[in-house]
Amino acid sequence: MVVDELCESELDRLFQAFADSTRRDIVRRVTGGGLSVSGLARHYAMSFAAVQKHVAVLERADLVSKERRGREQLVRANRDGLERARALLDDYEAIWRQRAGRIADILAEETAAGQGRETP
Amino acid sequence: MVVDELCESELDRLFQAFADSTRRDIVRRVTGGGLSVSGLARHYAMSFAAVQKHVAVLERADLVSKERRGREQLVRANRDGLERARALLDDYEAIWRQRAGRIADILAEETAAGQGRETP
DNA sequence: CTCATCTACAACCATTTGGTTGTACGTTAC
DNA sequence: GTAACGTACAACCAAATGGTTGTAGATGAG
Repeated sequence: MVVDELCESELDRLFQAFADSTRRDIVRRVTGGGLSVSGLARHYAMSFAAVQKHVAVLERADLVSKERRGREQLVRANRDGLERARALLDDYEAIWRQRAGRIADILAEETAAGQGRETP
Repeated sequence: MVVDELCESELDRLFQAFADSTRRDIVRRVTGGGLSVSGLARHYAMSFAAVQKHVAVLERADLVSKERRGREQLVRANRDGLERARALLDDYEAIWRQRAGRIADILAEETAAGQGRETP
């Protein structure tokens, strides 16, 4: 179970990183290709420094990584981080499904035992 | 595509709700069964009011819903909200997979065309 | 060399967040 | 009816967020 391998603060950073539309957009933009920070900044109605901070948040969450390319810094989606996020959500979903399934079973047993009580 | 059906602020609230370990734990606890707010509060080293606020955040994110049961209020996981969160992440992942796949294809073409340039 | 560009980072500000305590109100138990 | 319980909500506080401007250091272009 992937969830167990990640400390809570890591999860905090991961979800926190996704909790901002600008950041989600940045992730989309740099998926499958590197973009310089200033190149990214041109797309948003905010200062370069603000975009820089958003990238830093994504970096701390391990969703993105930077690579020096001459005088500019290329940002690109960190595939591992993305996979991690997905796997993690899958785990959560599995837990929910399992528990919800158990409840569904109990309810099913109840209705099976009390045939006819469905419409009291 | 589910993503398009959700306004940005909805996504913000959703991810924001997940970005706290206490909240994630609450969601786990109320999955498949209702718990009163004070019942929940007993599990955490914080005040009742604090837990109440966390529940409110989860409620605004539509991950949880409350139902009056006598003098207490039962909190339980909102299955729809959870499904929504998952579907949404699936969409994101599909976008990433597609883009990454496209890049992979391009790289594959390049290596196919330039056989031997792999180690310049 | 010089200038424009890209980046890094500090300082500052308003708002939000995560927590507290205190008060008030409805419901249940006795 | 009264006491205890569960909830709601306001007021407050420290710290984090999301933004700004300004300054300074590398690097590339002419």
